[in-house]
Amino acid sequence: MIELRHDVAGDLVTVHVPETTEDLAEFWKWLYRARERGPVAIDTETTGLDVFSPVFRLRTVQFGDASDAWVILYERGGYHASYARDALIRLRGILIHNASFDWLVLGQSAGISLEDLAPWTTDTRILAALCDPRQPQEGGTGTALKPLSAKWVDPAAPDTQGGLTKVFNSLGFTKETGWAGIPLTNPTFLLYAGLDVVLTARLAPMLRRELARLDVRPELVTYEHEIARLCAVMQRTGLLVDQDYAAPLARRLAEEAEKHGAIAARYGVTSVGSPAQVAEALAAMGEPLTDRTNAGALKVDKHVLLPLADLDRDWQRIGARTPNPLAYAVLRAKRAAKWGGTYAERFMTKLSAAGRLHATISPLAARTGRMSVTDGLHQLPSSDHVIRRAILAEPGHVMVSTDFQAVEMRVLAALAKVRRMTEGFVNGGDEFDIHAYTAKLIKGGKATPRDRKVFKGAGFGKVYGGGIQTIARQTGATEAEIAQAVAAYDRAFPEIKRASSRWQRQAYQNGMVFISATGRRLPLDRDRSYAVVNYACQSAARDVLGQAMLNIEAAGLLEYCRLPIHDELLASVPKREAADIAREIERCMTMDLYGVPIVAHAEIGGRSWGSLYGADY
DNA sequence: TATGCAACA
DNA sequence: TATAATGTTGCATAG
Repeated sequence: MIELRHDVAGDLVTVHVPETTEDLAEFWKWLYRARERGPVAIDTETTGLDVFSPVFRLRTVQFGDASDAWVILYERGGYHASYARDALIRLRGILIHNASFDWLVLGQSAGISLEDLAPWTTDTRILAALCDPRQPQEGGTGTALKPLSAKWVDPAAPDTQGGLTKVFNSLGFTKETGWAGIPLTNPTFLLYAGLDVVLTARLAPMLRRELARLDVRPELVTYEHEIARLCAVMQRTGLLVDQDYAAPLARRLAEEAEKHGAIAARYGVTSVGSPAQVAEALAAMGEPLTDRTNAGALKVDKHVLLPLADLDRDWQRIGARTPNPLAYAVLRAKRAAKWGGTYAERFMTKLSAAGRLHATISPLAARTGRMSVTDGLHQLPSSDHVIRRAILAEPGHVMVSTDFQAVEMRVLAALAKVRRMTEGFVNGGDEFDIHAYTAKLIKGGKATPRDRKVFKGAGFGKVYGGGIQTIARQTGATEAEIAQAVAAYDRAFPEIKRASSRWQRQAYQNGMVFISATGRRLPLDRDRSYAVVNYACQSAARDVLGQAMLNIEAAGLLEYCRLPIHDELLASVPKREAADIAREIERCMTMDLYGVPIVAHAEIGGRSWGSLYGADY
């Protein structure tokens, strides 16, 4: 038995590493006593984060409580692996920091499914996010184990990740290669592996107490664990990538980026990714640049370059001037590099052995509770089908995308009790257009499509908390026109302003934290308290999506789900049953929110995701 | 690491 | 009283 000791909050804790079967028997004895006393914290160390890659391996499984940690050398196989597995399936109270990862690891590498583990799991990261959802950059503690431990357990809690990076470097590994390369019995590796479970075990009761002190509803905690499980199931399923399409696409886009990069070089721009170079060269060509970034540099983003290239927002010729060839080359080179590098190329490099992409779905990522997804799957270009064309439904399946209809406007109507908006949603039926309704409400029968556009801008302005200037910029209308429209909007829906003031006042009285309809804590920035309207809407929309996901599981349709995208659920469904399943998904996403109907519309595509964006396959 | 940019809801 | 655009992931560059 290897035994290591370390001070945690003034207590000497022991990290035990069984080597012989006698040692493993000791572990077993400890485990039986520990699980009588309460939940047991677990964690895994692996060769990397790419759980579904062919080279991924599980190295250790750790178990622990507040005073002892046991690092089981799973990689040794034999008794080590079977003791770890037997222990895992016997636990009826499990603490994990960021459970999704370990659920998937143990499912993939130890044959213990997340369905076995999830019912017994408390995720300390979820508890932390419900106490304070802000990232460190936003003034919060964040949800990483190290800063949380420093705050709640021991200010001197070791930085196990950072500490290991140093050890990796000293052994000739990098931060990336170290996890796979470090010898299994390296003492620092084992110590830190063990300390992580001790810290998790100590963190849990502190966060529980804090949640109780803050009066966070226990139902919300349960709900978030359910959502985390559903997201993990979708992550485990992954998405099929059309490799025969994506690989040549990545090459073609790389060539295109190179070609336009070479043209830019003729004008002295050796790196199109350097805004300073682009600005200097454009100025030398006599183009007057005026927009500035927050830091004061000249802006050369898409909004600046498109007009210089005589292109509108959809990259169509305007015919107002001679296109600047450098602006055009920079636009083309950057778009091709972005689409090729961030999407097509990345799809290929992140593939599992089965040719699938398992993007990490973080169920509680944003401070509003919104989810986030890695590998760009929330950000694929929607103006063109070329990238989404690379993502496929299963063989014999078609893609079905089901969107909530104007969910943030509906949520706003429901939360702020906006009478006339609610009436519109209630009486409007399935194809109801809130922005056309608003235009007609204000302008009467002579409302034009342009009026609709202006009031749509005003509506988004309300949901986002935007001002006249921004709405004008976004819609392309004049500030005077927008000022008038916003004033009319406020007269038509006076409840919104009143709700905003009320919510801000409530937040002030609660230490600058607004409590959402579901009991979620939404901290406000003191100088941007107006953002409360957006936070309330965004977070309620997230909870509506979460409820829809629970409904979908209850209806037995979870296996078809692939990806949540804020107000949309992407699914792969058998072609023959597509119409029926699509209708069922719509039904699961349809609900009532304080008297406002939340409705969804399913679109049935072809084999690829791109087929829902105009691709013919 | 900070900044700028580009992609989305 | 008037006023404030929200939330992400990921890449390249520059120091």
